[in-house]
Amino acid sequence: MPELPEVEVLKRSLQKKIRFCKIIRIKIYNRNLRYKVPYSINKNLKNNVVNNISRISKYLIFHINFSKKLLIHLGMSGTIHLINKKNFKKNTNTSFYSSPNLPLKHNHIEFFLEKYQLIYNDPRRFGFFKIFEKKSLSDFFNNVGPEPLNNKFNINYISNYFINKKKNIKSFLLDQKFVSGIGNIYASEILFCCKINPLKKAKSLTKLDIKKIRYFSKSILNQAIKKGGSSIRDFKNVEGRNGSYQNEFKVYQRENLNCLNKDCFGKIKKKVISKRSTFFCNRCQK
DNA sequence: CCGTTAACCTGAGAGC
DNA sequence: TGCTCTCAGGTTAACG
Repeated sequence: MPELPEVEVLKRSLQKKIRFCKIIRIKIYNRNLRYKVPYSINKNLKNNVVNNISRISKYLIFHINFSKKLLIHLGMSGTIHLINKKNFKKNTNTSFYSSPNLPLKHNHIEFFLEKYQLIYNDPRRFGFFKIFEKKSLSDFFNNVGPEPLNNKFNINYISNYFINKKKNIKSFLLDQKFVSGIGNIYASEILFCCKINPLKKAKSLTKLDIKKIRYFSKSILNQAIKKGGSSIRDFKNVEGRNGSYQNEFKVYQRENLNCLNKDCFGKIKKKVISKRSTFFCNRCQK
């Protein structure tokens, strides 16, 4: 489900609703996520206040107290639901992802907060919950590349990284060690705006190509955040509304449709690159 | 170090 | 209906 913009929208919603809420207890229904959820999570976190919620790339971080941080990754299908205890029966305005027929069997973790119940639902179980001490969390992020919104993702960084790299540019946009936060949807959208063919080898990109990659990575993610993310299934924000960036897609899921660039009369192609569907116009993306 | 592939999971939808 | 196949917003261990 979530790339950087969707996680950012979720973070902002959570901040509005549950910042400074006390965790009363945590119940684990199924600990078999990508990594086993530690049994100690309830003991570690209960009776503590969620002081803040932040985001780095596709990761959510619950700042519990000075040293303890809860790191959450939603994987491919993870969603967080918030149920207002007072409005339990009509919870439409309090659920971020308010699928009416949310299958209960995929509710794996439940946080009982003062005003809310926070539920983690994840059919495919590729997400994870991990507790870190402050220091070890920064070690964790030392192995994650900069996000496009960060100034570390600049022309020098990208050019140096691409020296002698034979892999195609699409694979690099999905490589979280190179740049973090971009996923399969935004990778295609970014390369379309750059007019760069996704199969182009990283080392053969020009200085201008690299400038465009830096610029559009940042601007497209920011636009998507402004639009509340992309809702291709039932992603909802805190007010129960869909994101709308899916209406702005220029190539993603537009196979065989006309290229939207004026003066280009190409058709959008779909090709599997590194096991992921990639959408592009081979007429204007060179 | 580099690049590729398989693997981790479930569910929806297409085609027969 | 029901079976099989493919695909889905992600990551990483293992291998040559």
